[in-house]
Amino acid sequence: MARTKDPAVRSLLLERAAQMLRTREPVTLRTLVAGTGVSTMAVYTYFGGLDGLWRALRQEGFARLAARLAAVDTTADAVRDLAALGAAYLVNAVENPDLYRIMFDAGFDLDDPGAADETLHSLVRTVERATADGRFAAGTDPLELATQSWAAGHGFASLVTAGPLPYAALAHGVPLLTALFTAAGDEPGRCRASVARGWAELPATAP
Amino acid sequence: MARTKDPAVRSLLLERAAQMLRTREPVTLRTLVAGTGVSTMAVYTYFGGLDGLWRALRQEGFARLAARLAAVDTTADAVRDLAALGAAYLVNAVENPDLYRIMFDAGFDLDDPGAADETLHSLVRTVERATADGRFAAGTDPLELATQSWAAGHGFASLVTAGPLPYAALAHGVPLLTALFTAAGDEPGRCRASVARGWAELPATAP
DNA sequence: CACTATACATAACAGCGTTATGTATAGTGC
DNA sequence: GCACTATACATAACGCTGTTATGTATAGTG
Repeated sequence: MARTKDPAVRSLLLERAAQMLRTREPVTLRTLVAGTGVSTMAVYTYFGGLDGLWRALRQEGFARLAARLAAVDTTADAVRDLAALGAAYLVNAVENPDLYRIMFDAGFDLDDPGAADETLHSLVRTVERATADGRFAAGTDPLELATQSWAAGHGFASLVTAGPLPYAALAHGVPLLTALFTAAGDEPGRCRASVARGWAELPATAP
Repeated sequence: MARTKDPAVRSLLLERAAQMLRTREPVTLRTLVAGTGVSTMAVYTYFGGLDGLWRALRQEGFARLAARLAAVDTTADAVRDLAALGAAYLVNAVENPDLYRIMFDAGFDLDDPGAADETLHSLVRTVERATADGRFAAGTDPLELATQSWAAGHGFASLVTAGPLPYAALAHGVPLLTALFTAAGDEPGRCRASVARGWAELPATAP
């Protein structure tokens, strides 16, 4: 019936907003569209307003996180994989600190809440695999252990990206996960080795 | 030489701002001073602008947290006390969710960063006490264990107040702390009992 | 007691997100 | 293939924001 939207404009705006967050420029309607050739109205046709842009940006943050987690190898050692997922989670947060920050802002309203659930589910599935492999005790509650890992990971990610903890504090995640997985039934020595191997994904110094 | 500031005005503005955060009214200069009899300029004389008000509010948040932690009993059971500190941390976050949120905003700039350090130090001291009492292994790094506890507590607090986790998920903090303290050397059965006793400070349902 | 530095009200300003209005254009029914 | 219309989008105005310039009443000081 009429003109159709140009998807290129949408991703251009998203890309530019993410870029401005990264360089810590204040993101306003006018600064966002400056130099793009489009007017402020484009933000309304594509996102329904600035709030919609933030929501889309949060979605983008979860998409990048999901991509990171999906890129983690699935090996025969599920406990290693679990630690690798934790490390990947932290890498994503440290590499996109501003995106990560806004992901959990504003009462956590998303267009697709499933994007956030997916984070937890990838952990749950790996816990189930570790249990099936006999690494964790048979009665292990996968959701509980996944939630604990997520909370710990998010705590580290949040405190490091916000400032109160230095990047080096992330190293304390290794013994924490080891304690958690050992309590779930894994044999201590083997657990330590698996976690250390999974954690190797995390660079030793901040990027 | 001249007129002096009225401290009552300062705390009135702080109190009202905290109240408005709680009731989710938008906090703007004009809405803040509306009905107080003072003008917007008061915010500038007392806080140097709205940014200064937020900083003061963050400081207030840490003060309330410190008061909560200080109110935790010191008993003969240092591991119980450690869990009680964790529970008190979560109670503070859940009772002042908006204050808690802004505490870790804006790059964590505070007038007195010591206020935040005090949180960690109360944990460190209690870990040291538990080690001295023989509950934790002699080589235990108090800062490491305190940091891990803080990260886990902050992770739960943040995910619950932001929305992705329900209040009931806080119960998963018990086995997490137990795993952490057991890995530090505490005897499992005794540890579980101590943590459970300390955790009793936390109401079973959201306030 | 006169002086002056300060608290604070009033009012103006630039910039914000949003909305009303106008127009060019891409897709559709004939 | 053409008239029609719904849509994308520019332009401009609106009410609000935080901030600042200006003026004044007043509390503390020599």
